[in-house]
Amino acid sequence: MKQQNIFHDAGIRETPIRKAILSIFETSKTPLSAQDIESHTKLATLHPDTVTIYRTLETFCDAGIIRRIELQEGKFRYELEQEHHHHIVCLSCGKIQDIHDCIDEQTQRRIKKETGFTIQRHSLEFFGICADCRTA
Amino acid sequence: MKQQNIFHDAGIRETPIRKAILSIFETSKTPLSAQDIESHTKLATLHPDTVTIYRTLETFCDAGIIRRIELQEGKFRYELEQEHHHHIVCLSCGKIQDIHDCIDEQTQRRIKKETGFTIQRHSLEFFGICADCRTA
DNA sequence: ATATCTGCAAATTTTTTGCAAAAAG
DNA sequence: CTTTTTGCAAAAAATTTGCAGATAT
Repeated sequence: MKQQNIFHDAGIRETPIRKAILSIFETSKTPLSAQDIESHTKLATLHPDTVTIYRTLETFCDAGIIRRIELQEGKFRYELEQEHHHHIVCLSCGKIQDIHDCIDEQTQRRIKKETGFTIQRHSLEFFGICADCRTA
Repeated sequence: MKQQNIFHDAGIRETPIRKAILSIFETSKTPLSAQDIESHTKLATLHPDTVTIYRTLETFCDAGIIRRIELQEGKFRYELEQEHHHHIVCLSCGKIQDIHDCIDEQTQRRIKKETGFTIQRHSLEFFGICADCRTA
């Protein structure tokens, strides 16, 4: 199946709001909250309702277009579903950077064996102080 | 300094509500949400206000008595600050179990080096299906 | 045309803030 | 008796639900 359109492929309709939100994710360097999306300039002319943002995020998650993460902020953030990775967050300025290290397969096998759980996914997030904030 | 009283040691006052909440944590096998605390039987006779629960949790966190975690539920959970560990959550029944595996020191050093961040803490949570739910 | 999507209104859930009365040390 | 803690009232922030009108295909 040739991928011509991410919306058609996911079996959902292509609308101006969805195209704008997808484009926001495609150009964002960090995971975004529902608020980040709503206040993004690319949505300025469409000014979708808050509810529509939440519903779009849920639809995109269900379609496997984006992924939902938590960074100890008491809210969710979302980012494009892409190669597996994690994050490191600066506790001083809030900067979020991707991490490509992960727990090894061997450890996951041990966890499965010891707990009896099958593992579907995991989260791994680091919190610290970035170089800029340390020198500032 | 001999530890006679966790409250005195933390420089906070010992009150019936705080003693009850501490005792709830001490006997709980899983991390608890603010709601879990509020509806716990041990608080039935004291029936503290919701605000007091939240303020107590914050005070306990600041005092290093408990730790705040997120398990992709859109709310916080809290557990006694004890030996470093992580969790595995059953996506079917919600069961939360402790994990004592962790990312290795070598990986953390690499992350520090590659990102320039100093690392203060990290979260590592697994999500899957427990044995009971698989056989049921 | 018909199924899907969006907006509006309203509500729910989680958490926070301000102030005065109550309790701890 | 002074400082800290609690309750009450209120609000903020994040997210969800129902329904009717608008839009995509």
